[in-house]
Amino acid sequence: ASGSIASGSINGDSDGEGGSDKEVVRRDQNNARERIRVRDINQAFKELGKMCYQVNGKMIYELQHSSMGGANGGAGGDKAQTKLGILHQAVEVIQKLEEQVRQRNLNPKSAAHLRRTHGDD
Amino acid sequence: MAPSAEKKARKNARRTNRSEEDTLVQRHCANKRERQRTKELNEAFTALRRIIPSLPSDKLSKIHTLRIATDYLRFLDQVKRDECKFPSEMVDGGLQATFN
DNA sequence: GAACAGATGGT
DNA sequence: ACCATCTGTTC
Repeated sequence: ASGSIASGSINGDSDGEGGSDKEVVRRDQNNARERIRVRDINQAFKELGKMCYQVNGKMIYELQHSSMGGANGGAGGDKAQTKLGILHQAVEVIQKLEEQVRQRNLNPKSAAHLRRTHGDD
Repeated sequence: MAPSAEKKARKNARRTNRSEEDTLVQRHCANKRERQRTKELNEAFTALRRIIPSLPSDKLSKIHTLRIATDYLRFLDQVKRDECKFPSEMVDGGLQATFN
């Protein structure tokens, strides 16, 4: 007992346009997916930007001067981060952190906060 | 002779054409810029892909690149913190290896 | 103009 | 599923 309900005009394209319902539905689905995909990417950007900001702040605190490397030279570094900016910042911060860590385990007994007072180099 | 009528007609026609073609040029121009912008963004993505740990065979998508970069950043931050606590020798030559 | 998001077509 | 492009919107 399952006859298709009176579908006189909802299935066949009554419109003379190029949008024959099925295609419209498919496009809507595609658009929905794309929006979700973009949302995920934006979320990932937001997280990465947060981390960069965090780590970058620590590095400044440890270095005792707010020169900011070269990314941005503003003490009040509160700007909405652009996607491009986040990517550049990420590269910069990761490279700096790697270098820091390497030099720390390279020396047998190096403290984190020892500046070069005496010259053994 | 009354050239004013002819001139007006031509002017109007050209002005209309201008406006139409002008906005067209503006769009082409805007598209070109957007395209350039996208290119720069992709270059930045490529730069990030190069420094994050992954097998060269893997062609990371944008979203993967972002997630992995974030995780790797967390990892490095954690390692730094741990090392501060243990002045002992943690001979980790392979940073990225440990992350994987 | 730069940064962004939506729609859309292309692998 | 991922991406590039065109386009209008916002700042």
